[in-house]
Amino acid sequence: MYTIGKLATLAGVSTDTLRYYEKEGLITPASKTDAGYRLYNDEALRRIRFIKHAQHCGFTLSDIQELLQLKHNERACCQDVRSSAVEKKLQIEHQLGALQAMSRALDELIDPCNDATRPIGDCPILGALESSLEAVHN
Amino acid sequence: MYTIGKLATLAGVSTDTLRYYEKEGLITPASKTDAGYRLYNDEALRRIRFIKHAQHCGFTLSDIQELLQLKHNERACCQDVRSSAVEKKLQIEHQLGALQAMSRALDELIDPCNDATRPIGDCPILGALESSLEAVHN
DNA sequence: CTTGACCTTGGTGCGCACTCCAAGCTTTCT
DNA sequence: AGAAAGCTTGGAGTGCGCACCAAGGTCAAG
Repeated sequence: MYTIGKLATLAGVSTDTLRYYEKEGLITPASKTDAGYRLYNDEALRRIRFIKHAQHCGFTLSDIQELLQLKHNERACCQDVRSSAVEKKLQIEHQLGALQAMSRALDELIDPCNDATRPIGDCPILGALESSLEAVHN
Repeated sequence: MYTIGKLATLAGVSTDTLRYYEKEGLITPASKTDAGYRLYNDEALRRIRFIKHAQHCGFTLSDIQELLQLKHNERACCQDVRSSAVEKKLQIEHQLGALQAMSRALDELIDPCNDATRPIGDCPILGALESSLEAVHN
């Protein structure tokens, strides 16, 4: 059994984070001492690993809570988990598209700026930002 | 000269947004009526277009303020603007990399899940999230 | 002259995932 | 025994870009 500080060290997170996860319903101490200290077991450690891995996949804590609930729901099936992952993948692809559009827009600003010594009044970047973007899209 | 509502309609933003931009130092009314009403001219309209275009390129309002300051700084040169754009591009590429990593991690979760009717206890996605991610990276 | 649309300031709230702080116990070390 | 380290709860703050609200003053149309 670990106190919150030990668990935090083992898991590589802060004690504040662990208390926050508890408030969000993601982890629960296995028991408490008479003084009210939280005591955790290895299950908590596995939970935190689960949370961190899921975060690396782009899941929010709210998503993760749903995943954990599925895990303990007898009526849930693998399909439910898969759907959640597929939906997240779509969200990520959407964000990727937005960022790629930004990247392209930036390229179109940067590329024409070939003479960096130009005075600020002639800056093609500022000029492009002031004029309509329609020129870019047409 | 436009009142704030007119300008908001013309520019396609809310009056709240315009007041917020003013608080952030991005736009200023050309004058005010005796009653304290803000009055804007076409320069404000250009400013808002500038802001929106820059936002589409991924610049934050804080970045945009710096760009606008450069524009009115005699000693600034085009190089300063270009540097800002290049730096932003690097940031975007960084975020793109993070999202692509997530996308790949999700693929590695989804692909092995070929039998969606499996009970929740056998779910390979939940299993993968619980175990170490090192297996994925090695 | 009234009604309704518009404007003002100043404030709060949101989503997300924490971080930091204060005041006061408890446990551990020496 | 006393100091240092650790734990508790509760609440506030962060960044970003707004949205929304209330109470009240102002302006244009009928």
